[in-house]
Amino acid sequence: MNSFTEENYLKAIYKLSLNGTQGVSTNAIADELSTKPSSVTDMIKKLAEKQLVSYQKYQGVNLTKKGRDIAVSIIRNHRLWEVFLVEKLNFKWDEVHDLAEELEHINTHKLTERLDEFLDFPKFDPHGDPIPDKNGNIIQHKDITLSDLKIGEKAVVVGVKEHSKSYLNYLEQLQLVLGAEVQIKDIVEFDATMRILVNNKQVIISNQASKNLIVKKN
Amino acid sequence: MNSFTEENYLKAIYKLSLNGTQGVSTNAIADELSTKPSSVTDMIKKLAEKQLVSYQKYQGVNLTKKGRDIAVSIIRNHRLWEVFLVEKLNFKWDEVHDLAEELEHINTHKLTERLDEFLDFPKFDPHGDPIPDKNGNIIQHKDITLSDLKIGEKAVVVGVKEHSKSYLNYLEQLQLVLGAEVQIKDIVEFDATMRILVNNKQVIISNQASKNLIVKKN
DNA sequence: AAATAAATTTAGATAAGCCTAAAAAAATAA
DNA sequence: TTATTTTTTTAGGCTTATCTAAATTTATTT
Repeated sequence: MNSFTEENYLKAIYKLSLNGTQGVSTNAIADELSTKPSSVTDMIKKLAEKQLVSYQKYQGVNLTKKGRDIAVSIIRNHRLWEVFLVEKLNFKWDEVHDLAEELEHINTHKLTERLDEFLDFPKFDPHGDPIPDKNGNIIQHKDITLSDLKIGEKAVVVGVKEHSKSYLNYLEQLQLVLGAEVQIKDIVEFDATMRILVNNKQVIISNQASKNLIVKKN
Repeated sequence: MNSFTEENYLKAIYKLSLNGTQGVSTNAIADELSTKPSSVTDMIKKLAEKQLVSYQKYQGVNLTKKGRDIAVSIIRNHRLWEVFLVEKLNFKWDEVHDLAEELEHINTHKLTERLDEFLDFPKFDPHGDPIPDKNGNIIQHKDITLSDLKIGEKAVVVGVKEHSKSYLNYLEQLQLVLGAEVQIKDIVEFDATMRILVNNKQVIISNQASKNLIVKKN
């Protein structure tokens, strides 16, 4: 078995490998996990020995199939638990991340599948992130963000790229939740601040905020 | 915060303190947790420093109020999760212990209370063990067991004193589940083996098995 | 290409939780 | 009460995951 720590490293490497093309750097992992690069090097060696990552000194790491499978199954757990917490226990979308972070490590096939069934096989978590299926297949968002839209265009909110409590909480205040319809009214040329319509209400939103909101044009 | 390990020690000490009257012995804890007495001594010192147990060398340990509160809240979690697993995810009563053993350590007040509500405030877990309320009050069973009954007496199964998979599985085969009605037909004087009626079927049950089955006379 | 800066790895420590073996205390038997 | 056995504690080590500081490699400037 793998420790919680090992699993968190695999998850971090998986997440980082979605952005970059090549191997994931030691510093990036350290940053993601709020730890020191030297600690990362130690752990990478351990994971490499277990054949969960491939690694050559100074060249960054990549997950092996085995490592990726574990990472994806943890993400599957995480997102299923988030659905449970929001839909069944009435938590808000900004409250569930840390709890799911703990629940995800109870990585028992049977529990995951029963939970999936109990939740009626959801495809997305409360933040719009896709839930990998039991075979580890995962639909990646095309990631069009609010900031990509032009004046006049309409879209629906389908996800977020940033999961901090403060961001989610802020979005909720603006009624920018999943499913909300938006239309771009105006864009400040200088800093890309947007004036948009959400449920017929005018809202001003910074580029920092709009570029983390995933939308689907319609 | 306390580690999983510390919590497991507190739980073990709590459990053992229900039987004995005085302090809980080092060896008993080691036995309960399948560890070595020397490890127990180390941990007891740590718990004593944190004021979770009171301890004098060679005299055994007792939980402080603070330690007992933690132990009881973990037991509360454990039993609520067991209810969830059986009632919502359709696990069998002999499958849930190990999973609940992991889930119990996600000890967040809000999660526990939401779960309790979601389950409609159950009073007993799937093995008939009482669930402590949110203030840590717990109803202790009077613990009349099947083996206490005399020929002709009738009773209802309300719990078990032994939680092993093999025992629970065996009981299920005999239909000796919670709520089952039993009547004593005959008792072998030599070894207290019983012939009983369960749902109008005759069953032979050893003393080993009957003394771990908690019943309520009627 | 040489010099500098940044990233990464190595070396050596630390804390938690466990172990074995030996010593000390308490309980039991003779 | 003394001897023996059992229980408990201490001493010293080990492993995992972390850290800081120093060394090494790679990348970037000049």
